[in-house]
Amino acid sequence: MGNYKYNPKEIEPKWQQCWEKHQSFKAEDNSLKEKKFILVEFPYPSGAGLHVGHVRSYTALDVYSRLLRLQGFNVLYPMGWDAFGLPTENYAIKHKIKPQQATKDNIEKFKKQLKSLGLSYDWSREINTTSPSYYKWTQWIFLQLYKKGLAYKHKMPINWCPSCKTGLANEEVIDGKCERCGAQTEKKEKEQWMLKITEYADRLIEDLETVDFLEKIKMQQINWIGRSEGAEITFNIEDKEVKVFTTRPDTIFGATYLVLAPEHELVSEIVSKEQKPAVEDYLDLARKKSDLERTQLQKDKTGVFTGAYAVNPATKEKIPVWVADYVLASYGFGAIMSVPAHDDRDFDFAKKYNLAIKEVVKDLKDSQKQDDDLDSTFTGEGEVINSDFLTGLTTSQAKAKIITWLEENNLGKKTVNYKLRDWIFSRQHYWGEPIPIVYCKKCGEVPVPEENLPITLPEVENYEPTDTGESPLAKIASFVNTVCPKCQGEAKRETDTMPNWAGSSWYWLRYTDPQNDRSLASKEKMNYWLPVDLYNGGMEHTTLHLLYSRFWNKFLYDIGIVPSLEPYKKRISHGMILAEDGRKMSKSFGNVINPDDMVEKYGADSLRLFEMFVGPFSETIPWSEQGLSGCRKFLDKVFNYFYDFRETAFSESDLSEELLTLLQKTVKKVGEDIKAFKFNTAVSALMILFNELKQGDNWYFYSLKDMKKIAIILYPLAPHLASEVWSFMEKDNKLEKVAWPQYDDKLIAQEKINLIVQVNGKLRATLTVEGDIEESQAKQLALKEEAVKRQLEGKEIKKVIFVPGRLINFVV
RNA sequence: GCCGCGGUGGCGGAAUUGGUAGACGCGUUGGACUUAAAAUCCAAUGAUAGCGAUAUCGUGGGAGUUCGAUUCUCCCCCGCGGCACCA
Repeated sequence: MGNYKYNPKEIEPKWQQCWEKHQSFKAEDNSLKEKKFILVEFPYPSGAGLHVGHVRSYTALDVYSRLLRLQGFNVLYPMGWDAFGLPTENYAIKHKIKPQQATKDNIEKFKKQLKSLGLSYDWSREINTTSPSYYKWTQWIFLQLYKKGLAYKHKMPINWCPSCKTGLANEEVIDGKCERCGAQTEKKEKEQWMLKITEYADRLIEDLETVDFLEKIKMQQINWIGRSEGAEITFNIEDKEVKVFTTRPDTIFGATYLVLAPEHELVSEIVSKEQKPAVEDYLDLARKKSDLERTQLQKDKTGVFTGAYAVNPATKEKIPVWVADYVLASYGFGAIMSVPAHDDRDFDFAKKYNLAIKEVVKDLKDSQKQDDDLDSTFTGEGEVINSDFLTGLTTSQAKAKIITWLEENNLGKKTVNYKLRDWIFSRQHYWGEPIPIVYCKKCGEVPVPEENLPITLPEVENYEPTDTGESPLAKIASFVNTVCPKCQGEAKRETDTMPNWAGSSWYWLRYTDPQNDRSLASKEKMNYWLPVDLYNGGMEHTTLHLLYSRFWNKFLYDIGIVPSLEPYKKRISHGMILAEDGRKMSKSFGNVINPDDMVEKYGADSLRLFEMFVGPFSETIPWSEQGLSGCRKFLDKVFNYFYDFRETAFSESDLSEELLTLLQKTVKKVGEDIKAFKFNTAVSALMILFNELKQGDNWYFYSLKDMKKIAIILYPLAPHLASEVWSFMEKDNKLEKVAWPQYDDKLIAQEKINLIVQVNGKLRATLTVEGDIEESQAKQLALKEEAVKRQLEGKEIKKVIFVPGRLINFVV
């Protein structure tokens, strides 16, 4: 033992080449086997190379895929590159090379790293979002969206990142900061391409019921879409109408004033002469505030009276109209009816500016509360009071009745609002898919005919982003100037490009048929492979890529391209790997672990095994090099075991029943745990097996048939080592083609058990007995135990609880 | 503030139709081998008391249900993630 026979540097490349040569992991398009499409989010090939976090999720799905193949499934486990985007563009600018070249170099590096880990991808299906043969279809999908009116151009204030020099989608702004670089975003008025994701808002919520996603993923998406049911109500201000949205139309009798957002178009029209200077000052101030300032100062609400009055359609009373920036222009109608008695924000505002507060809902649970107690709000459901024909109803009854009343009197209607905004789809950068639209002086906006796709990115020297918000493509005359597809006259191309999320919004489809040049993928192949059976990716993509791609899939389903309503059947998420110091791995902390170094030092199988063993797959976990070294020690032991077995010429030794049963249990557990993504306990089951097989410096060996079983159950986790030791025992069949072993349930059931003996629920002894022992017999044996006798001395047994196969408990 | 998840040794974690808490790994301590070290192997390792058998305590805190609670119920504390002036 301990002679360093295990040399991963030698055996790992050997088996990797063998797999590549035999195309061992090629997924069959026409197979009688049941298919499984296993997908992990494809990486952005950055200059930094692979992260140990990539290794974690890729290995987990690799382990899973390898198990499924041995269990007789036709598995598609593909890999590709999501390569458009800013980091590459910035890197290329800095190093004065073309993004095309940088991407090629980075992909090469990533691919080499992935191969060194022995991941069982079907490399024949590799895709790259920046290759024209791929983005041709990204552009094609855009044209289909355009045809259906789901892609439209719109001028509006958008989030602008001054550091990245581009507009951003709402999903890309976190706490007022750019998701990528952390810079404070600004508002910029720009004409933008938009995708109507809001059209799919309801279906994106409802169809979550049909898929198996982690609950927190569903909750986050539902939250983000933010559906609320309520009513729109029209208020009259003199001869003008203003619409408000409310989720509490039942409180309309308590609406004591209206508030318009500073951007509301009616503000300038209704403002009175006296109030005009004050209102204008306020609008100026609001304009200067960033979104962040507006939301961070939420405790201190500000506003100003317009001098105008509206009529509450329910009470017919005149109520003042205010302007305040706690009302957002972008939600609902940018105007609200304010019910200070039953809304915290309205309450704060009314208190500050001494506005009327009128209670219209009684809290049935709190009878103590006086009707005239106006120190706090009640925002729950209760009984309606002070509300004419609504009085006495419950909140939900009142909602229904007032909506009917509003509709009958043409004052409003039931309606639904969403927090979700349409997807801002234009970016002012070079390294993205050109948007296939041209502008003709005569014909206006004209989509590029499908047969002219792809519109390829021109390869140029200078592609730096501008500060003006104009795309760098605008400076490239050969690209911009074109002819109108309709009238053949002079025309200019759209120069904005698509966001980096475009290519990933349909990429899984392409894996089913990656070389197709007539359609994004053939019907037949999509019908066979889709939907994706298992999809793993990061939680950070829940309201970005995951939502966008569900939207595109639904659209493609609607126009008859893809066969399934949802793209992914099941979605799981891996936890992050932190540095050993418990902080995030980052260059600035100098605590980044490079997987290449770990493969070099410990071998790929050790790294794989460790990342599976380190903790539950979905949990955040700190790195531990000592833990990795422990896994290497385990594999040394495993290798030596099989090596010694070979040396001893397949001798058989006497094996106890326990060891025979243990093997059965281990086969069962490893298979079940991998299927349940409990990789850590699968590894520990293997460790337990080997601990038991060892007696000092000697080993217990199983029969050749059982030894092979051990190699097979090691294979998903440590495929190189398993293949090597398999070759000691079997020359004809390849390990990656054998069947996963059956286990013997009967043997497991026959096993002797430890029967627990308790007195008053406290453990006093354990008995090793047959699993099917009877109560009377167990009682007899238990009462012979010294410790039990001592506890029972001088006491009366009141009750005996016997749980077959588990315990016997004496109550005294 | 709202929603979701979690809190178990020195550390990562195991165990929940309620039934041996701490599997497995790391670390630590002692021992074997060695001139020595590394590696390897053996043993111990939740806390307290005891030479020991053993006893008591112990899964964030408090209460409850139960013969028996890490697991179920109620209240509270802490941590993480998401949303957040969305009417």
